[in-house]
Amino acid sequence: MAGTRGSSEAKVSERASHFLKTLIEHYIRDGQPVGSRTLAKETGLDLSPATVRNVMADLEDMGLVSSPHTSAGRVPTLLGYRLFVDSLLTVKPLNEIDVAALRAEFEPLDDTSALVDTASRLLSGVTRLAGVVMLPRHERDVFRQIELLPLSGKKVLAILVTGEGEVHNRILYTERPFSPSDLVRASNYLTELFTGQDMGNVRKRLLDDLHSTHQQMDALMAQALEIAQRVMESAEHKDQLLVSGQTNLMQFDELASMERLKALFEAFTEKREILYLLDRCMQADGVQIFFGGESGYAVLDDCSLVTTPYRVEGEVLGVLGVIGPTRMDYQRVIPIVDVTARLLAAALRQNN
Amino acid sequence: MAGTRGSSEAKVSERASHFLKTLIEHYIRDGQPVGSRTLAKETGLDLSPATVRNVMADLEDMGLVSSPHTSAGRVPTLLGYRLFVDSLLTVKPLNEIDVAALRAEFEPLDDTSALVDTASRLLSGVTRLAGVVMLPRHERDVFRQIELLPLSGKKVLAILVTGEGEVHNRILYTERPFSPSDLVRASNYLTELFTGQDMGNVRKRLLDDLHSTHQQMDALMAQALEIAQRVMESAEHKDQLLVSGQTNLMQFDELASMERLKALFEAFTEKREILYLLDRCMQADGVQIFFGGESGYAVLDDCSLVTTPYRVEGEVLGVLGVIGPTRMDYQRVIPIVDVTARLLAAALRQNN
DNA sequence: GCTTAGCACTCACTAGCCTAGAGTGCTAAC
DNA sequence: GTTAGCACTCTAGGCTAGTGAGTGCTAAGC
Repeated sequence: MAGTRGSSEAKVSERASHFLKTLIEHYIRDGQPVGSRTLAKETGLDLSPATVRNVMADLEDMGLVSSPHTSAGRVPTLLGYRLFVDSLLTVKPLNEIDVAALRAEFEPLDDTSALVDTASRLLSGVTRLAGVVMLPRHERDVFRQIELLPLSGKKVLAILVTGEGEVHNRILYTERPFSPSDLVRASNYLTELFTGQDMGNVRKRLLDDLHSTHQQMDALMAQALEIAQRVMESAEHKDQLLVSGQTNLMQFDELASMERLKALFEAFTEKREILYLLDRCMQADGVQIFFGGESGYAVLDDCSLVTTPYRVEGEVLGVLGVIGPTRMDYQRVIPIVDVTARLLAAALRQNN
Repeated sequence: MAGTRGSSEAKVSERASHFLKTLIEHYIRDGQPVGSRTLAKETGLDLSPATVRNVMADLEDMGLVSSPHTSAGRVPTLLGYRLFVDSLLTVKPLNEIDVAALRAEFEPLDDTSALVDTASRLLSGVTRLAGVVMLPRHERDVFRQIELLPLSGKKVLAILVTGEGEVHNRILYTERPFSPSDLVRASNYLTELFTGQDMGNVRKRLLDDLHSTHQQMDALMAQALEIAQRVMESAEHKDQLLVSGQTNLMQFDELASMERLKALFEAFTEKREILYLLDRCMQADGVQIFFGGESGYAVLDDCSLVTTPYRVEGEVLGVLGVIGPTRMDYQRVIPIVDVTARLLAAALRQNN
């Protein structure tokens, strides 16, 4: 468990990492810099504060801890946290009772949006942090039906149904008005063409067909393809991220400044940056931990993301996790994120 | 302009209200308690601070101002604000250029959700407060189509299209599985039955039919009615409120405490309480001002709502406005809310 | 009778000073 | 390698005094 794998510095001795682990655990609990006396008691090694001080000085040299000022204790640095979560952390799985309780929340639901909503709510509710869930990708969803309805003028309402009852709709502005019967024909044509295929396929064929067979085709059908293409576009880029429990973050004093909170909440509304970060976790295996300070986005300084992808039949559908202060209880949070992802995946699988 | 209509106290002399007006205007600008010296200069009446002090003492007796402590200036009370906004405030309409700029934002749009979104965004963007828009009611929307699709097991996906391309969908759990052709028949039956009617009517007829003709009807159609009924239910109570620019509220120091902000933001996510307050503005005429302190909801202490209904052809569709600190620039905010409501209404009218 | 100068008074805010306490690094002895 | 001892540093909190803004009251002036 206690690895000797240093992050970027020289090797950290067995004893030193044990000290670091204890220090960080204590700091996570207390939020106060940890002094030598305290740490000496906590390690269980029966050493004097002076000895501990020597080790701490070493850790400081390696950039793993630092002290806010001369006469305060030590606080972990980002590098220290990194080492901690990568090789020092002992995660005990959630006990069966809690898992069952979580599972029970998912059980009665079976439409995707309710499931995702529940996942996010549970994440934020149980961890008392902000929960984020990236919506499942629809590549694997099966195409069910497309319906085109005439609105006033040249507007057409396109409704696309996929998977287990996902409905996407969009109003399109066409070059000329279509008669209702034209649109019925076009709907039928498209539905027939694509029914039962998965959306990844549909998307691909749509692109192919648009380029190759444009000429030899009924003008109406060509336009139908174009319309379908446009619906797909919007179906893909819809609200792809669900955030909940943002307000939980207001309680942490490391995030207590207004500018910081404002920026953070704007990032939650904007979603783009956070989505980008989550995207990078897509291909990872298991729970990943991102430190905001490492991410390049200043908004996330002092914040961490604990994320994990969720997958059905081996294929990654999305990512979920929590956002909280870097000083969070990883030991507790990690298994919760992990289990939630599994439960969401299971519920989605059952659903399709 | 300067009325003598007291709110609940004795008459306020012409001069006293002028003082009150000046005081509140100054306080709104500065945020600092206003002292006699300052106010003496500001009124333009060439009176000494001592005189002003006498008047201020009167105002204090009437409960219109108060001082935070002995040696601070005066601050308006809620009662003072009330009198101010009800009869002292001079609102100059927005100049044509600004109105045109706002109108230009609405012009290119024509689906309801984009319009509402823009309204909210403009409100918060221009006022630098939080913008709220209650979604337009659908009573007047015309029924277009209902579509029922079989999903796996006993689930049925119901899609309801109304008005200019509003799509509501819901997954329903039925007692028995339906064949696709059953559902097509049911869809056609319902669509035929209701097409072209407005939703208020549809809702009413649905209720009538459910009770009266249940017996004499094809079992399938009876069930179709029931399904339709359930779709209507959910179509009505969807997300009825759009809030934007919440983060703007973080800048005001009267709201700077974390518990307060947390409660406020939770109210924005919860939406229920705010919707209830907005509901009460539905029937009002023109711009209304609510003080949070008067509302009974502690979350809104120190906050004000400036709201106005928006209507198409005389019928109220919804309410919009802003939420900000009680100490806000009403003179500026009121015309913005007013104009936004008109513009949204105009855009919606054009749209239907 | 309204207005005003004068005056004593109140109170928040700030700066300066001090102390207590926590924790450190270093050195020398074990 | 470990530890006791010690001088040192720095923060947090409490105390004091001074400053400035603003008040209410009184008595004189127009």
